[in-house]
Amino acid sequence: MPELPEVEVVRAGLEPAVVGSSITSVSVFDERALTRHAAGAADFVDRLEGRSFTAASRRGKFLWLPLEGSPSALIAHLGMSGQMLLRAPTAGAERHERVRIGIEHPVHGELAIVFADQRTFGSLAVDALIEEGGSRIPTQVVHIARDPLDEKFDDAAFRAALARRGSAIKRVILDQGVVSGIGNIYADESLWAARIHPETPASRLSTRAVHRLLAEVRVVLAKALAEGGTSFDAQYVNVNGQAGYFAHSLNAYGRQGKPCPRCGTAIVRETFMNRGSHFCPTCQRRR
DNA sequence: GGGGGTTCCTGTACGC
DNA sequence: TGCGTACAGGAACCCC
Repeated sequence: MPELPEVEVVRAGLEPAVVGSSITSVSVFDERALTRHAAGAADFVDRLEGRSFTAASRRGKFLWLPLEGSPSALIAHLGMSGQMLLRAPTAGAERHERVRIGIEHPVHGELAIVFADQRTFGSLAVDALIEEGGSRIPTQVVHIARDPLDEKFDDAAFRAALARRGSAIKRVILDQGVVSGIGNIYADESLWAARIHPETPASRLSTRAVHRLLAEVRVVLAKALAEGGTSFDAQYVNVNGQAGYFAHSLNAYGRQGKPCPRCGTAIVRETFMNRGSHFCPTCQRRR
């Protein structure tokens, strides 16, 4: 499932191929891939063809490619199973291919950006860019907080936000308006590393515990990024279709019944927010 | 506006 | 073998 490290791997993979390239063709095979583009497929195609990409940007799990000569960008959210693949222009259709964007790069020549998505929770759109703190971000990304690896991330504001929330800490760190980039896997891993029970009310965490959590979130995200992201199956791959290695480094997520790497107690899986929550009942005591 | 539950979707892994 | 069902979860959306 694409969380911050996976989306960043995709962004970094797209960057050298798309920046400076012009869009020669756009094909939409499944309009469900455009749920974020209310004006429909024809409008989507019209706003892209003939334009050029100027950058590859990201905030949290959103990535976007600003367009030259227009205050707008192609934005993408991968949802649970979305993939952005770079392919030769003659490459055959990918499984679950939803949208194909043909580009021509001055150095790399012709390429195809293929958006493939099994579960169709991801989508693309062309969205207006607006000013925010010296940078331009898509309107659909305005409500997304900065991620903990962003140098402008405000630790004090994060602490204050937690102090205002009575919800379970896991729910709060999954809220992209509070801190972005964290999904179910890295939430479980970070809480395990910080020895915090996922259902601890956020406002009950001590300042020291919040600092510990934030530090562990950063360690987990940075390590996953260095290892190319987490892959369990074919759901997450980089732009070349290759899997990441972080799944081998997981301590809690998906390890129910197996010993906690720290104390040996069996990891527990509970249903929380309609998804799995994995933790060590000894190291992560409920208060 | 915080809080928490529901909904969208499809491939895979099960149990019977 | 074949069918039905549970499961995976990001985030918008809804009502309280």
